[in-house]
Amino acid sequence: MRWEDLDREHCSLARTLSVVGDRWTLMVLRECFLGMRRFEEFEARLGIARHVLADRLKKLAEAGVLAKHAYQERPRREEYRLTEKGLDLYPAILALVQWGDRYMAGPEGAPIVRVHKTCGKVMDGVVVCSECGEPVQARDIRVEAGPGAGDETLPRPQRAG
Amino acid sequence: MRWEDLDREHCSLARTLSVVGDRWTLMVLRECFLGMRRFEEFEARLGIARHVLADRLKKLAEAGVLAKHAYQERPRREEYRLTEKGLDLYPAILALVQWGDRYMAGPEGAPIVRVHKTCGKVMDGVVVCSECGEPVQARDIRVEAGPGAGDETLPRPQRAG
DNA sequence: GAAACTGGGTTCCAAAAGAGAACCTGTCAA
DNA sequence: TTGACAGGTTCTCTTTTGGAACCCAGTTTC
Repeated sequence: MRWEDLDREHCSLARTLSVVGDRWTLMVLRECFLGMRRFEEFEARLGIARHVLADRLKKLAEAGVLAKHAYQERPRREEYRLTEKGLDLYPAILALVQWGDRYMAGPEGAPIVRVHKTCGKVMDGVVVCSECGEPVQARDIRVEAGPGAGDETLPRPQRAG
Repeated sequence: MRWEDLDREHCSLARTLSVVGDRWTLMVLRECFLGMRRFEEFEARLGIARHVLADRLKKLAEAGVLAKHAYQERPRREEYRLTEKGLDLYPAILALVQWGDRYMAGPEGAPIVRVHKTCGKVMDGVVVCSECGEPVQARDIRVEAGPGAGDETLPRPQRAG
């Protein structure tokens, strides 16, 4: 299977990964969430090869995750900003970062902490059920075929959730 | 920068991606969360090249995300199961899947829905603040240097959150 | 008791993606 | 007119994939 075929897959994860399922893409998005917007900033902070960066930014813009905004004419200069669609990737980035904080950080702890502007406290994101509001873990979930399900979407007997 | 260097980066996302930041790895994990455990199952459902699958399973096992369990002796057969560390990746996978459901699904809707065993309803995961319990979005967050911060961790002025 | 099958791999080659460095294009300032 | 700056593109070389074939131990089938 090739990566261009992924967005035709019958699976939301595959479709998502066809847009952001690339290490550099996720690193670029991290920088966006830290406020970076310009080619130079991404390059300097990530140490990414320039043509790879150009390619990722272009793809993210085509996917509607980032949008180009001119911040200067003559010479025209553009920066990349997260769209609403891009901002909605925050839970995914946050979950990955928190997993890293927990399992991959050194003895000194997390390099960055997040402050919730609303309540002013250093916080973690907690995933709760949209219906009952209780915290959710992998074992609390059972999957079922949804409206867009195909034949091969689900396994036959389910051994785990 | 090479990928082997990523886990020495001063960033939890980079460290996380050094383990799971690969398209196939995330697809394998999705299958794990759907209950798949065996080499053959992964191969059949993903259409991944066998040596790439072998490599990913080995790396996930080395990272402690999956553990090998013998389910039969003579001939010895082993399957791969999520560890606690692996199960803790669920919020990340869930967030990516939900983003795909929202932005990448066809007109017929999501292929899979999730039922919360505790309350019995079809649910979505919602990220809330660990301190005040309010739902959290990207704009509600400000980052600060944490205990493990280095010089280059944060940008100078912060333009966005 | 030879042939085929099963599960879980490894090996080989060609194609694609990545790293690193050099080069290009407007515009302005010295 | 030389250089700097921002944002790319082009080049070559190495690494990683995709795809298919092969291996191996034990087991069933003919």
